[in-house]
Amino acid sequence: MSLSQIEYFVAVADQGNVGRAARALRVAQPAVSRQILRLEDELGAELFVRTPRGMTLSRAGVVFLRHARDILAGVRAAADDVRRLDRADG
Amino acid sequence: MSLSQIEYFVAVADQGNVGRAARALRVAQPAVSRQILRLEDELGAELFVRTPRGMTLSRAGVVFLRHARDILAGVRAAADDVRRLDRADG
DNA sequence: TGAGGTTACGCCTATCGTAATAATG
DNA sequence: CATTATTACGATAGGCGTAACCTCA
Repeated sequence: MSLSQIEYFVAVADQGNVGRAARALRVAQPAVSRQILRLEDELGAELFVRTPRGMTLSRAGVVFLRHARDILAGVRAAADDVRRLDRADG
Repeated sequence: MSLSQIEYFVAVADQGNVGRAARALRVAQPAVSRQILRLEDELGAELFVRTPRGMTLSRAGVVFLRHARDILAGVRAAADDVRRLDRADG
């Protein structure tokens, strides 16, 4: 699992389909598709239900999404805190 | 920033030096050294104070360590929850 | 046939390991 | 000189983009 995969996953969950997620991420469609597949493979669970109109979260996906947002928020907080501290006292 | 970098960082913090961390991670010493340097570069802050005996956390490092453990715990929880749910209901 | 997701394939960057190079007590 | 971290360098793996392909209404 990688932070990129988590970011891609959140984008697809938010956008509802891979194409829009890819545009939002400024990346090509297959990059997002592949990373989602890899993530599902590693987790051994389908995070999305594929429909002809796009992808909607599965129950596992709903659970994962909560964690995903926490993890990304944690990463941002970590970087922010370190940078703030470093700016404050060198 | 990558999850590997965060894992390497925690290992060095725990072990007190790069060599032991590398052994614990089953990876060569330079791999760990490089990723720590990259992480510090990206954050714009030194996370460790280098001593001839190893590396000890800087103040920024102490702050980052708390976040790092949270992030890794979040990743584990995300995977565990998804796998448990998937096992429970397919 | 149009909208979407996936697979193939070639390229390019990132990471690794081994080996060599500091630096310090 | 022993211990530890870092840099050099060649090899490999992972990720990307373009293009082709599949599926479904």
